[in-house]
Amino acid sequence: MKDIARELGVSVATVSRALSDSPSISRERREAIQRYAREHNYFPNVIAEQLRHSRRNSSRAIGVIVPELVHYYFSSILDGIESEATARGYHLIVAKSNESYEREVKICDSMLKNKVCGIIVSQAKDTERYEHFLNLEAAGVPLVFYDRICPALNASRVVVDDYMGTMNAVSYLIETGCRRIAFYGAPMSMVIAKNRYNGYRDALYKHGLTMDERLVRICDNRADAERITPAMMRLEDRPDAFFAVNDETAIGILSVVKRLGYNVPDEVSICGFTNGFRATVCDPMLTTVEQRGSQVGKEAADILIGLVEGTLPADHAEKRIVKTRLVIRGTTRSL
Amino acid sequence: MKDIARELGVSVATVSRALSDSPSISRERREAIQRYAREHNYFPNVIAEQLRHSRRNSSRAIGVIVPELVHYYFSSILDGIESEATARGYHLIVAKSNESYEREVKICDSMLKNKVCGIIVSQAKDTERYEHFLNLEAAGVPLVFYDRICPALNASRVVVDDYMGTMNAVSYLIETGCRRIAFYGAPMSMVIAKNRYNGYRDALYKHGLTMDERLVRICDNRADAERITPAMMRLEDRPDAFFAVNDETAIGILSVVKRLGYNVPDEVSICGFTNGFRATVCDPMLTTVEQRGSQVGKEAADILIGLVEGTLPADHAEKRIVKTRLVIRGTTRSL
DNA sequence: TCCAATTGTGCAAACGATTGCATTTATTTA
DNA sequence: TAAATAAATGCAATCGTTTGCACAATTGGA
Repeated sequence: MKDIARELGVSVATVSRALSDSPSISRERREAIQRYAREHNYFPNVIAEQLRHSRRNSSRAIGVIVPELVHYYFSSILDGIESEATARGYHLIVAKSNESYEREVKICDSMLKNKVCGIIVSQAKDTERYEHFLNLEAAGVPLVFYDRICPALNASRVVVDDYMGTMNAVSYLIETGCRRIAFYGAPMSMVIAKNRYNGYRDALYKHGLTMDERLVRICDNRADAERITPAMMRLEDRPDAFFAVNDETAIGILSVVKRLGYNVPDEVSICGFTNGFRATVCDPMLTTVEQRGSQVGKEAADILIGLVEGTLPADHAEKRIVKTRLVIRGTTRSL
Repeated sequence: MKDIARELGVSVATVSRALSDSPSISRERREAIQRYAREHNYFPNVIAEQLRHSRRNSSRAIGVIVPELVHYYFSSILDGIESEATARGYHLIVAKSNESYEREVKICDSMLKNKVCGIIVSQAKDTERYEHFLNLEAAGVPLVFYDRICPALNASRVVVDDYMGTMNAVSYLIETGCRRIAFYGAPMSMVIAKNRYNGYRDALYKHGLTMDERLVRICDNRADAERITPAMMRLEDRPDAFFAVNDETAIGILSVVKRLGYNVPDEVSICGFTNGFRATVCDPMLTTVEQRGSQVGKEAADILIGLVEGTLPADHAEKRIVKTRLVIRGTTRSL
């Protein structure tokens, strides 16, 4: 800008105003300055701009905290956030917490220092203190939670409709003739785990089935599924269907059940939750509840940007629920 | 800082020096200032710091451009970059190009404006002009390519050992008794495609087998694999093994071959390339070349940070090759 | 012809840090 | 005791922008 000012014999202030299309600069000057700037491909220094505006405006950087990166659901969410943010002129600072509370705190500090305009976060599994989030709110940095929300904070959030997703899926299993449906869930300390369990319970109830506690287990990964499933299949009245909290677990069940010589889906039905890469790779392909991570990401970004730009009141906690969809494939019988 | 200075009755300059442990400030003052700062949890404004240092220092933000986010290999690489960057005090600005040249150019502009200290990038498929990269270099922003490198630019890069990876895998197929090995590759315009093809060709040659052009096809996704494989299996001398350029394609082959009633691996062996989620989900599990995305990411970040910090000479193009590893599972016979 | 209104510019102070140089004060040396 | 040296601090410019206010030049009206 200094150079332009010197070359064109005007002041820096004039250049600044001309470049921002201020009406107080005469048309000829304005155009001359803009042309010169363009020809010498001048572009403003964002750092300086930000410094100048630090009181009023926020940056256009959105902080995103994910527990893991190599993970279908989180990738999808990140993808959704990226799309929405880019479309609306924001960019992303991404960090992974590795499911560690300490890392999470450090990341929050770092993002605060780096002046993000807001943060989209899914808590680490071992996070049980929330000062770092409160600090951010106190510093005026809006927060939006996804997937694993912070129960102690009345913050904005977007979650998937775990309850209805599970309810519908289990209902479908029942409608296709299954009567003894096992449930493999995540630890009940997680809100999503509880919601899915409730969906399972209520689906049974709605169809007049009674719940057998022996068929309900805490199990949310493949290794555990492969460990506990053989015993379950040895029960005198073995399950004729499994609902698993995620696709990975469902795949574990599938591999055991097939190995034991049962036909899927004729003798045993299996339903997962996620609809990630895995679902179309196994044989038969997996019936599963689609979690629409990308949509979750988009909604989260939409809320955050609303908060930043003032479309949404800053003190308001916007809560959105993304609908799931049952994707029927080969591991369940047809109606 | 102003507040601290006022409260302690010193100048802002003194505060600045005290906080940066300058020896020219008396111990008592220094400690008093540091204590006061800590107690009132002061932390420096990075924006201002950057503005001040804009000539000398660069920011600590690394720009990362990925073609897609929901993709095992790219996720792994991003994960590797994140780990290395975080460990060394940098953070990531992530953007996806969606395989679009225009988006790639926009992202480069945006990252330049946002003063990243360097960029790690895999080109979009349809990128054939390189001014945007040259601009960055001209602006002094170091560039490191991964996976899909820019052939026209002598830039730093880290790639996987496609040639040896394929060579070893195909050799293994031969050693386990396969003689008619089909090759499904990516378009030869991509360097990695060519390298893998060469590995295939040379493995055959080394073992005294002649190449049958009918067994070599351009096919790098599941849909195409499912379309062209049936015809290939109908050949009078059908292949007894397939090498696919990625796991996804291999899965497509597997599903067709199984459907046609062949036993895998006894009648037909299949080998993929990636070792992503899919490889352990299909039945039988996939033998595949492990691509070590996370390691690729780490090396890329290491190079970039070296370039930024001057450990590596700025004009030098560092080229690293990450070794692959053959992961033997159920889709190939044993030795 | 003079004053008011309008229009176009420039000055200079911010934004929050850093740093070369000058200045003050204390200490040592001759 | 005066001069030289060392130690601690402050002044002020700087990084690249923006913007309130003052000022000059032009125009219009009475």
